[in-house]
Amino acid sequence: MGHHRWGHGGGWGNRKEWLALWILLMAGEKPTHGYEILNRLEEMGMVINAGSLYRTLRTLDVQGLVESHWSVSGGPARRLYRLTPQGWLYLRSLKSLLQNQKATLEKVVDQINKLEKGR
Amino acid sequence: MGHHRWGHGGGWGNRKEWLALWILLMAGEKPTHGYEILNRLEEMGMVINAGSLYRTLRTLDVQGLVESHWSVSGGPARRLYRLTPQGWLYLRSLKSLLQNQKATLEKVVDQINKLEKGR
DNA sequence: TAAAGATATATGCAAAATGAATATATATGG
DNA sequence: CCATATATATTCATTTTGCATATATCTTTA
Repeated sequence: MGHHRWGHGGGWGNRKEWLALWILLMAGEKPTHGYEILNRLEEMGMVINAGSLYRTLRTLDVQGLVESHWSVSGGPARRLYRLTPQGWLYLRSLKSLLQNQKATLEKVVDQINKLEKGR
Repeated sequence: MGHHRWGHGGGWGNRKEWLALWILLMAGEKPTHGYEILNRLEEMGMVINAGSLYRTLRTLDVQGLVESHWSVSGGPARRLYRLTPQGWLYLRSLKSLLQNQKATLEKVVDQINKLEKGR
């Protein structure tokens, strides 16, 4: 491992942060609501918790990364979320973080391989 | 985002798991102890919590991924940790997981770029 | 028409994870 | 002798997480 620079070392990326990221990506595509996000994430094979999802949505709204309004056109009312300019900025700022994380993962895998060889 | 397969969606990589990974990598290089790991991580620019580090070390020991013995050669006693065969297996098994995570990060960054373009 | 099921959001609570502070103990340098 | 560096560990409050539950509307079906 020597004098490598491992970056922030996995400082980003707990469940909450990942969930927020998926939400923001979907809301950035088009206005959407909790139940739809839930289903899309499940289709992607993710096991997520409805309670956590709705809580995270409310938090992102309060933080101003998304904005919401009620939509009452047939069926139970939905809260439609769209990405705000702040949300776009957040996504933009996240990119370098995610790329660092990617580079870190790369180095970690290399390091495992190196260690296995030298064993 | 369409019908992409995003994998586990950030299922790996909470703080504890990252910390465990750094520990296992260092213990795989050579037997080492908590305080040394702490310093090496700090040199790498990581902000880590001593309490969490020592707790994680004990946990990994109990789980059998590392094994430890006291070293009392001058100065306060150190608990020296080395990677066990189980620990090596764990690192090996992690590789595919980390590569998936890497691919996921790649796709997320691409998706952000795509959304920004289409805005 | 009554019941069941899908749609939709939200809250309550217990358990687990995390961070900050503190406790304990040994050696070294001034 | 005192401060500092070395070294490990525990305690406690806060945060995060998952599971269960509550509420309400619309659609299907028996």
